[in-house]
Amino acid sequence: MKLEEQFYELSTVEVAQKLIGKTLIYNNFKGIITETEAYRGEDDAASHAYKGPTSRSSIMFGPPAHVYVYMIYGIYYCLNIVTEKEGSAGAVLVRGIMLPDIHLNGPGKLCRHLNIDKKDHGINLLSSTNFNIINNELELNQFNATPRVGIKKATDKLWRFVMDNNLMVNKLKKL
DNA sequence: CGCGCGATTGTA
DNA sequence: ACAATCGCGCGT
Repeated sequence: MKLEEQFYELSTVEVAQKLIGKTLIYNNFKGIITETEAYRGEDDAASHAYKGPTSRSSIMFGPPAHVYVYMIYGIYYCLNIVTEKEGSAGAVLVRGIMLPDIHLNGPGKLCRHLNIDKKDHGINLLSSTNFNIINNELELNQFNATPRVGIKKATDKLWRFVMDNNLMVNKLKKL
């Protein structure tokens, strides 16, 4: 069943951890989230929200369960899910999902393959019919925590979460 | 209003 | 190691 608002209201790090193993549905695509990163607010130097709300980051201060899509390096899009209650900044970067036929590792590749771009920015997962995240019956929250990728600040934080390799194999069999 | 750079990726 | 490529954010 679809994840509810209370799930996305949790702390950003907790949401990032708990999204591992959840099922993401986007139009005709259905895959299991295998990798995420947590980005917080003014206390997280690596976050877009670090310097407060701007035209780009204001959505991170808005209500949870909304889609935040931004362009990176002029070429790729990255998919994020806004977390925490309105006024408290946070978002989870979805870095990897496993589809029945391919494992997409990397936020740019993921968006390119699913055709996620600016048109999806601002979508509310709670009310959308073609963009959802749901609990599956294979619930297994096991992951490794590592530093976040591609950042130069706050590299001490272990806020990247990757599904355990063995679990990936098992889930792939059941897809 | 101009300019430097980035939560990336594929190629050399 | 580096190019591709553009919108954002900050300084002027």
